[in-house]
Amino acid sequence: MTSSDTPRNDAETPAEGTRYDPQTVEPKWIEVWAAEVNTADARSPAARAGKTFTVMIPPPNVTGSLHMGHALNNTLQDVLVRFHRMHGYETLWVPGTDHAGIATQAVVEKKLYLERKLKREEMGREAFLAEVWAWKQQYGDRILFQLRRMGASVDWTRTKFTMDEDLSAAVREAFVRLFEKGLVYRGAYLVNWDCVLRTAVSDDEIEYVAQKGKLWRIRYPVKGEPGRFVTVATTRPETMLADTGVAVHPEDERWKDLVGRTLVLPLVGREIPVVGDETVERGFGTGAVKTTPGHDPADYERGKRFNLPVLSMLNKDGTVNELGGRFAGLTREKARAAIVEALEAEGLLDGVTDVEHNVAVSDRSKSSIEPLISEQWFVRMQPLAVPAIDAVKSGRLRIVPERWTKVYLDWLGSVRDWCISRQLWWGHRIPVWYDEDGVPAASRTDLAAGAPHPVTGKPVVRQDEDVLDTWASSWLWPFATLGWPKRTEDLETFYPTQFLSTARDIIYLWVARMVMAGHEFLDHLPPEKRNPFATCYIHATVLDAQGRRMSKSLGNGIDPIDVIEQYGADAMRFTLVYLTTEGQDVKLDPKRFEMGRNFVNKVWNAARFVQTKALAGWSPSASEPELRLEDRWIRAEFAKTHETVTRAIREHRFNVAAETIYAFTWDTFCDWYLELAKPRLEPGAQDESVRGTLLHVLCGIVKLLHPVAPHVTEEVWAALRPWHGDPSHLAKAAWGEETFRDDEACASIGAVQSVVRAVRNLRKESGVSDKARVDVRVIPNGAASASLVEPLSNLEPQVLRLALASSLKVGRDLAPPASNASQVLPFADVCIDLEGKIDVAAERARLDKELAKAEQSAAASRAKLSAESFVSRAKPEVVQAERDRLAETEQRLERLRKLRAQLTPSAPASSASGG
RNA sequence: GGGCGAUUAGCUCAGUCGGUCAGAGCACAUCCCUUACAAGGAUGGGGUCGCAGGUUCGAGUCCUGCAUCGCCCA
Repeated sequence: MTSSDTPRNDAETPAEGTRYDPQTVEPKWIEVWAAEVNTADARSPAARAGKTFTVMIPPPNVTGSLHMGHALNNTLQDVLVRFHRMHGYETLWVPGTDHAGIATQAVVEKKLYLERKLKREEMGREAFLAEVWAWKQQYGDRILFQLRRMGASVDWTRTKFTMDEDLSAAVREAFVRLFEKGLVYRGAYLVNWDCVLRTAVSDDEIEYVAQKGKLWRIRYPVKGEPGRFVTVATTRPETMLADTGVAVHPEDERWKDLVGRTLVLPLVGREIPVVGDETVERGFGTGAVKTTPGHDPADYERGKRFNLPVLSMLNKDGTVNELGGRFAGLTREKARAAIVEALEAEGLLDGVTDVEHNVAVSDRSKSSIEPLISEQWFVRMQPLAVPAIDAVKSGRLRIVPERWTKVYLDWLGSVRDWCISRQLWWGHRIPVWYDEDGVPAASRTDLAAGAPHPVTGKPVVRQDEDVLDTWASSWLWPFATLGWPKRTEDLETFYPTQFLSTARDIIYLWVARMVMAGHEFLDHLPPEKRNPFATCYIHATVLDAQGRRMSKSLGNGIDPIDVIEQYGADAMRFTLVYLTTEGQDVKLDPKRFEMGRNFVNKVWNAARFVQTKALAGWSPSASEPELRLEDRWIRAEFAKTHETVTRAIREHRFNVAAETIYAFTWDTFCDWYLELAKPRLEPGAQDESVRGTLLHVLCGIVKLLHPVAPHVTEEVWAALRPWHGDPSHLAKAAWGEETFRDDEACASIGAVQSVVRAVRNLRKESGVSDKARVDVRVIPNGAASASLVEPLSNLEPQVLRLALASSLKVGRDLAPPASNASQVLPFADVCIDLEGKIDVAAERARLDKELAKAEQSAAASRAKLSAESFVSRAKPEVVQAERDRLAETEQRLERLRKLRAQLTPSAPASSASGG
């Protein structure tokens, strides 16, 4: 962000106090809310009556800091939380952070190595974990600080961390339950191995990246038939060390006779069979596929079908193991080069081609994933998925926008077992103990070495070294944060929650698993009450100004704190909400926060005006005064706004809410009502109606705006307290209803506005300076009812002021001034007197342009109406509307022609434009 | 390979039931520091709604195909 804004009046600083300063206002309210507003009370009357609104924050990773995506997400949550709080709900919004096993461990390991050249293995488990905790204490609060500055009305007293004692107890309880039900199991399977972090990761923690690679063709000699080879193609030649077979399609003419024969694995000498497998794609490569069950998921499946041995040629750090013979000890990359070279030397390399292929990469370390056989713990997902699928299909759990339900259901429909063990130290240690025979037992309490094993009675020898996947704690988040497995008052009161807002990329990593967990573990509740939330909202992705995702590696993330310091939290929140269409990505140029800042400033200045010029020295009378036309109008307009905004927030159409408040506040209230009110606020004017209306509407505006921009509205509300008299903070004030309707007032003021706009337009078009004043004549026509005409006279001071006019005459019998510019409105002609200054030619040209437009419009209407198909098939009201439109256009044409004719005869001007 | 989304003004984007909806903010032009606000006010210019078909009396909106871009899954 640049600070090179060009100031307008650099000589003079702006008048004191005309700009809203968020930095002095925001911190104050943040403290007040934390102390008096945010804390939920499970024993409040609302809670007792079941009127609760609960939201669990998606716990951010402690190693990170919040960026604009989080800012948006948390703003939307706060909007709903505040909205419901103002509707009298007992609201609970639980904040917290996630221990993020892999990421946090990696950060701390890196730090220790850089600072002290220490590796965790050298320190030992306990010392290392002490370092991680120390790091968490020091840096883990960054996120909570950011959240605080944004004005998030979370319940700080209930802040949680996934490694807290109670949450850890929940994790253990969940594991033991699954273990006892046989839903977790242990075994040696092919898993995604991250050689850098040296741990298994789940399927959902890898991504596929298109990379340029090579496809090597290697000749495998056929045993007993010198000179004959089977040529295989591979992108990972080093894995040949663990090949245990070659597969060909049994119908493939090139190879079918070799099925059942034996090959001699080059460089290794191991004899491996050729198997006939119909799943081999004949068209790909050479049609012969080297099969490495220990290093490829597809080969693993194939190996099982043909009883091929599973061999592993890699150590856990990614170097070649003893199976590799002379290549043992080399890294993956070096082994590949060496093997290719050796094959070349032996004349077994048939060629190399360049290919682009997808490489599996670890989300965390970005190193390429090696499928590797290892002993891991898994959760059986199928049985857990059933109720989670039903939750959505039955409609009890709604995903918004709806299209994401497909993503959710597709994943659950073909869900694979979840590898939950991680070869890390930072995390929840797997609560399993073994006896000397390696028999496992899960336990809710720690088992000491030597204690009797619960299953075998033999002495316990050791606890499982591994920890659980971080998601194995976050899937419990919606209820573990409320005290589960204890049946706490909070759990009884606030579960299930109402709303979850999150990013689309964790629909299955997190959302689906939370639903599974809710159904599995909250089994004391009836099934329809186990869904952890009623609505899952998938928020927009915030991209940078170029449309790229914000990421650490690109360095294009925006820190909410920077934005808040430059523009204010309300400005940031308002802008984000305004820009965010349901589920659509947002390209965000930081400059756009100016819009929010300007709007907040506008609100604040309007409030300042109302307070100092209308309310100071006045106190509302008990009885409602009789409202004048413009008062009825603004109240009616406000009621419409109130309804639209309320509905929009209910329907999660947050941008609609923001747009609606913005347009009403700026265009309707400030630009028109305040201006109409000004003459009634002259010193000494006793006008209850205008003051009462200003107060009412302004209070209404800050209420509607409060969920989106809480600080400035709370500030204004406090300033207005002497007049509105409501002792609550705005955050807890009643949202209220607005039932005022007055269509006639809206039509009347609409007429006034159109006259003022016509005059303004005529002035500009005629080149009249803003400093000059003009005389205005309004000549109503037959279509003008009294309710459209009379307000012009009643509001004469206002019209003069708004139109920069010196006089206003209204009358059906008036003639246009001798030289004038005029505009034709549906109910009247509006003329301004130009006293001979008029450029007749210009005015004539202008009228000709208007005429042409009207002609075009009339022709279009006539064409429509003369088409028999339209008249007979369109809905009658549509046809009638078209007829009315044509009639109006024709009247307009007639008056335009008349005005045009009046211009022509004035001979003096016409000669001027001789050329 | 499969799925999803996008394509509307110079830029970033709204547009619900198919019918004066072609709109907002920014940018631009002209004018105004009128005592709430220059982070402001007034007025204006600017778009073949990606392309091609189709349905319909009528399509930015519904259907089909295509193009381009993005995301997800395999």
